Amino acid sequence: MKDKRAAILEATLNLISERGFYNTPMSLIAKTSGVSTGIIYHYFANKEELINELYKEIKLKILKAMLADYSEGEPLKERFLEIWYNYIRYSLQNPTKGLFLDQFENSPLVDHVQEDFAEDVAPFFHLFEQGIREGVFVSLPPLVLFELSFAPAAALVKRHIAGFVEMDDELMQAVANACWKAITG
Amino acid sequence: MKDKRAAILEATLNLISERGFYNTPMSLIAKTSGVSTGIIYHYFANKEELINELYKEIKLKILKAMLADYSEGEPLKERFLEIWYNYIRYSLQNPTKGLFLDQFENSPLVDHVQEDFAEDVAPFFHLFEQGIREGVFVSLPPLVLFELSFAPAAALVKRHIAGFVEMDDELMQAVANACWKAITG
Amino acid sequence: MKDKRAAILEATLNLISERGFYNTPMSLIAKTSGVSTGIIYHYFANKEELINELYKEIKLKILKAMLADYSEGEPLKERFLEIWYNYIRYSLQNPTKGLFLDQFENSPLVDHVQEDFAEDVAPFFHLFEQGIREGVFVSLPPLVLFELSFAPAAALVKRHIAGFVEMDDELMQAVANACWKAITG
Amino acid sequence: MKDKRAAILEATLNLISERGFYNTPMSLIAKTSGVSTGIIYHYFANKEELINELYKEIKLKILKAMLADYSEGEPLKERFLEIWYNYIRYSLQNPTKGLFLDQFENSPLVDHVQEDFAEDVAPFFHLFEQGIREGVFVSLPPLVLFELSFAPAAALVKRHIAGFVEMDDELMQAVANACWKAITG
DNA sequence: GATGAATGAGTATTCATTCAT
DNA sequence: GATGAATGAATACTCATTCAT
Repeated sequence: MKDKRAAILEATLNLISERGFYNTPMSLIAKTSGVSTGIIYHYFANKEELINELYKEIKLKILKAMLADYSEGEPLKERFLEIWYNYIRYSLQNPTKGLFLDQFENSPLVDHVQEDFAEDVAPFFHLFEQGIREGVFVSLPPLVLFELSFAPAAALVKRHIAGFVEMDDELMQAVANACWKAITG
Repeated sequence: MKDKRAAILEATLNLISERGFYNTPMSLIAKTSGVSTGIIYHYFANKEELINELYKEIKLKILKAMLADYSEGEPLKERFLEIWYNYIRYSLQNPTKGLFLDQFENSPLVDHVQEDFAEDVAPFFHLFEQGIREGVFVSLPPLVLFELSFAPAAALVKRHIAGFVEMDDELMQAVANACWKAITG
Repeated sequence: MKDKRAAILEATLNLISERGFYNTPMSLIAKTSGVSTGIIYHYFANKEELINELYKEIKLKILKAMLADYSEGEPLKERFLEIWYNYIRYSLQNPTKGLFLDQFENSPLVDHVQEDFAEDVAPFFHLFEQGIREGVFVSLPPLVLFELSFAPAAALVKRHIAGFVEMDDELMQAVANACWKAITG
Repeated sequence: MKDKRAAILEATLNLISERGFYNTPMSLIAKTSGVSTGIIYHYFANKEELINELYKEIKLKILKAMLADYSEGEPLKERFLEIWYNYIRYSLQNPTKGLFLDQFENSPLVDHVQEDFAEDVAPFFHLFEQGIREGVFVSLPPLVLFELSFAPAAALVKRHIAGFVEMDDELMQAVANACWKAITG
């Protein structure tokens, strides 16, 4: 059954997001997901692969969530804001996923397999490139525009989860506008 | 001698920034800093305290670097940009410190002792509050303005270190402008 | 298998009785009992629990040995002497157990869980209480009668093991009589 | 100054009696006695010698206390009881010394240097031998008479300290009589 | 005599991974 | 597929002892 695989991944996410990688032994993952230690090695070659697999899954989910209902037919600003709001909403609703990604991506031992997501990330770059071509966005590398747009969003979601700001609709809108302003000439 | 304490902290920073917390055994810290394991426990109660101490030291250094030559007499924009450039320059010149902070601040086991730096962080908040009062900045919580200003900077430094963007003077200026635009009405 | 657990306990008893607690590393227990260090922690939470468990086991065995074939139907003196001889015989035949108990019970770090053996110790107290009621024993707290009866026995077994006295049948009988005299009016 | 040596011995006694040998690091002894670690090694070759020295000192003190005012001129029973009461009183008033001795004498690593006290112990053996010669005591090895007399006393002092019996004057007298009865024909 | 920084071997415990059942 | 007992290398931390000052 894929049930077990899924249970393992879910337990791993929950445990790691609140205990960290190294504080999450395989035995605890096994107990939490209701399986034996041994069977984890049937689904994943080792702990590293389990975590990489989890990373890919979460990364894809968040990218898909950002691009839900995305259509290149709509006007640029609407598309940008839609993506932006999707990101914030998904992050706020899935705090464990964000915590996991933060840990993973800030771990020095992990090589970031950027290429794996090339296809999934393409729409973002198309969007930024189109904006530059049309003279709406400042002429900077797409990755730079990406960070100007989403780094503050990510940071503020963390601050919200930590209880330092209250991310309500009004604030979200204000921040969205600020990000839009940052990248538009 | 404070020599040994300093050597331990330095080795810890270098090792952790490239191997991570849990991949940096005390024995390796000892060997790298040229001391015995035992003496580490003379200067620090345990590994956790060693790392917390390192965190405080680095955090203070970076805050001090950002506020070097800072004077409330200068115009708002100049002060903002000075801090902003100081931050980028220091981060680019001290990549290990940034990597260490990222790891530390994204570790779920660590309670971030925000208060410890209250005094050192105050000038930032004064700056943002003044900007809001004078109608130059959008009226948002100072912490939000802070993240709008610095989150992209931090993200792009990471991208630079990872080799995905080339942070030259021109790009720095463009990003600085974008951040300034983000927070100004 | 309970085999391993038993092997661990046996090795622990032998090692501790001749080397002491702190001179008996877990690694030596593992090697002596032919298991890995790790598996010890499968059967016992930690070294302390292993030793407490061993204590309970030994204490129970010695109490059971003292009360072997004990029947409240027999005359008081016979019952007393039977217990007394059982104790001496068992102690002489199991010198390591005695050495272990002496160490354990004289360790200042251990709380003696008297209650755990309440049930197993009850027959002794019934015996002393009956003797007092019937006017055979001096009217003293049962625990005092107990020590008057068994403390010399225990001390002399130690002396025998250390080679300072030779505990033959004749001496045993003489000491048994002396103890009986001590507690009878 | 002998002050330091004495301070070290006193701290060692107090610490060991409540924490045990192995839980009493030299550094703690140093701190408690208000000296440096290094200086301990000026007065004692090493930890073992320190503890042996302490043992001898305490053992002698307790033997001297038992024989205070002892005079071979007095009648046998008076002499016996005087020693017996002296022992109990001293033990009750110096519980740390008793705890230390119990630990030391039940440690399997220690060879009991019986001979060291031969001279100090002689009066006891003279007493028992005289009693046997005069037909007052049962004809048993003096060491056996010794244990019949003092083992219950020692055990009951422990029980008193542990709070299981209340060793008041009345009980002391009763136990003294019982011990006397044990060894007299 | 006196200090306490320094050493490094030694210890309890953890945990990824394997494998007999 | 599934279990969980078993392994043993790895790790944080301790502490008797030394020695430069």
